[in-house]
Amino acid sequence: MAAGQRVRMMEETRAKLLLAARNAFAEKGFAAASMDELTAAVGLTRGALYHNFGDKKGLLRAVIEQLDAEMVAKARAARERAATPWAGFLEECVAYIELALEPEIQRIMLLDGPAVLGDPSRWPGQTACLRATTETIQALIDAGTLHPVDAEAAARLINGAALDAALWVAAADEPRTVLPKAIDAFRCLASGLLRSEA
Amino acid sequence: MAAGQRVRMMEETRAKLLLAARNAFAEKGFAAASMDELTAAVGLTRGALYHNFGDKKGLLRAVIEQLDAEMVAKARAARERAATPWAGFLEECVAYIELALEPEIQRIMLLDGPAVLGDPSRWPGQTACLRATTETIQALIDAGTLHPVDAEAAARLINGAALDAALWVAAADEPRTVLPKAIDAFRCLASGLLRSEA
DNA sequence: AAGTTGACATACGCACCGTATGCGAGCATG
DNA sequence: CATGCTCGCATACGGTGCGTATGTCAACTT
Repeated sequence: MAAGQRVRMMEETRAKLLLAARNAFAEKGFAAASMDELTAAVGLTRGALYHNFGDKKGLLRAVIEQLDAEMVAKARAARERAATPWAGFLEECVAYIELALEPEIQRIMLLDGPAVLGDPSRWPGQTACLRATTETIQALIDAGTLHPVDAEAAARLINGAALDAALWVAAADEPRTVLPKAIDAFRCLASGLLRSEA
Repeated sequence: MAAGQRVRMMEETRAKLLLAARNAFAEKGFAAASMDELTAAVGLTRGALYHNFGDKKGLLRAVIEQLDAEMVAKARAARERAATPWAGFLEECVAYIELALEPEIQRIMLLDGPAVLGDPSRWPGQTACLRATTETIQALIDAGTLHPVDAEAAARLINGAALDAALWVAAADEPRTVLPKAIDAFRCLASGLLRSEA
């Protein structure tokens, strides 16, 4: 076996465990997800899990980092498709709302994550989502587009509103009909940050 | 022993269990709170708990209803102290932000509650807080003060932003310095709902 | 070729939840 | 007033799941 095979195997088992964890956490929730089942589903045991991630919370942390990175990539893409910086900001937020409609993201990132790991602003990467939004807002403030409020505070508010809206939409009886309402209200709310009415 | 003594005793044990649960859930979190410890702290056993509340989640539901009622009372009081309806609305929201600074409310209502019971809009009383905010917003829309957006959607957004802001403030290193920033940014954001700039 | 490291499996103890069962004090009934 | 039922709560039991300690085997070192 060539050199480096060991670490490749290691990466593979990590990937397998992460995949299994994403599925289990998304379907049953963090608390109800059994580590035995989870690991057995990919042909491993709890030994591999504790060796690679320390404990159950460590596994959740790793899953969240993965999801967070994926979310940020999609949101950034949405922003860069827009014409103006302000429109880009709105698109970025709408992207978050729509992303949060996925049950996987809701359950893991919005419900179990905060309960198990505490407030998102204290997470490992403090949530790349939040950082990205903060930077976008700061840029818009520097450009004179927005009122000179604290960028981090505004980002938290915007993020909280967007993700909570998504949670509400997804739990609604007819998500497809309330989604436009939520986005509409969100655009209206966000316009409060604008220096002059757009 | 006079008639009705039985039910009075019953109410008393319910109250004792609720108190113990509030403390335990607030300090250790829902998952880490032991039902044995919790009940023993007030001189009872798990038997009393399962008899009165069904299961651990039932106990949490009861605690949340209690906290929710308290929050709504305080928020309503804050609103009624204000001069104009719009100012009252803002005061109501600020009250929520400040209420959510209490560790008890954060841990139970904002972190564990959603994780265990699911989205707040699906809770027993669908959160009296949300209902109250929705009604306030609807009244302001009818009065022509706000843009005619969906009242429930706006309430969810506002509530989410406010409570998330509080979570952020409380987790910050210096809560007292970031709280004004959060409130400032919130007022700015909320003004987006206004029909004409105030 | 023998020792060491490291990735993972196995085995054990412990805590905890939910339920089934037991018990004693009040209320109804004859 | 005696008896049986109800009901609030305690006790006992089974099952499950986490974390850790220990074992094992392959790969690397020297």
